[in-house]
Amino acid sequence: MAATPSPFARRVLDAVDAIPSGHVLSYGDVAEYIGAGSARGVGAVMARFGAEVPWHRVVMTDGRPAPGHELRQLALLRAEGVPLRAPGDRVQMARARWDGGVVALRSS
DNA sequence: GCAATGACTGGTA
DNA sequence: TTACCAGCCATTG
Repeated sequence: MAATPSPFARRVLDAVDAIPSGHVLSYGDVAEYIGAGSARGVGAVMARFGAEVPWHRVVMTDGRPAPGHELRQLALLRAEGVPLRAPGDRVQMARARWDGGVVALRSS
């Protein structure tokens, strides 16, 4: 079993686990969703305890997957039905971004 | 308790 | 579009 995640880590894991299939969230959005820490902090937690949650639903603010897991993450996102851009190296944040915590501005 | 590391972000070239 | 730099934060040794 993995080491006991800190209160902050637990919060991050809970937020990532709350992301519905077919949607993604950026590291900075997760930090904002939990109202604590920052993208760096979320990334640090994901790197240690990300295996306990659907980490593949967390991408860069640019819609780019995490370094070292690009293929793995893209494959999982594609399987979830996430709108991808190009043959499959980037995610359409404008369409895949989850609006469950941050009421994004729906320009429509 | 301090220093180093890293799955981050925004700005500039 | 890609590449590089400085700032920010949590975890580990």
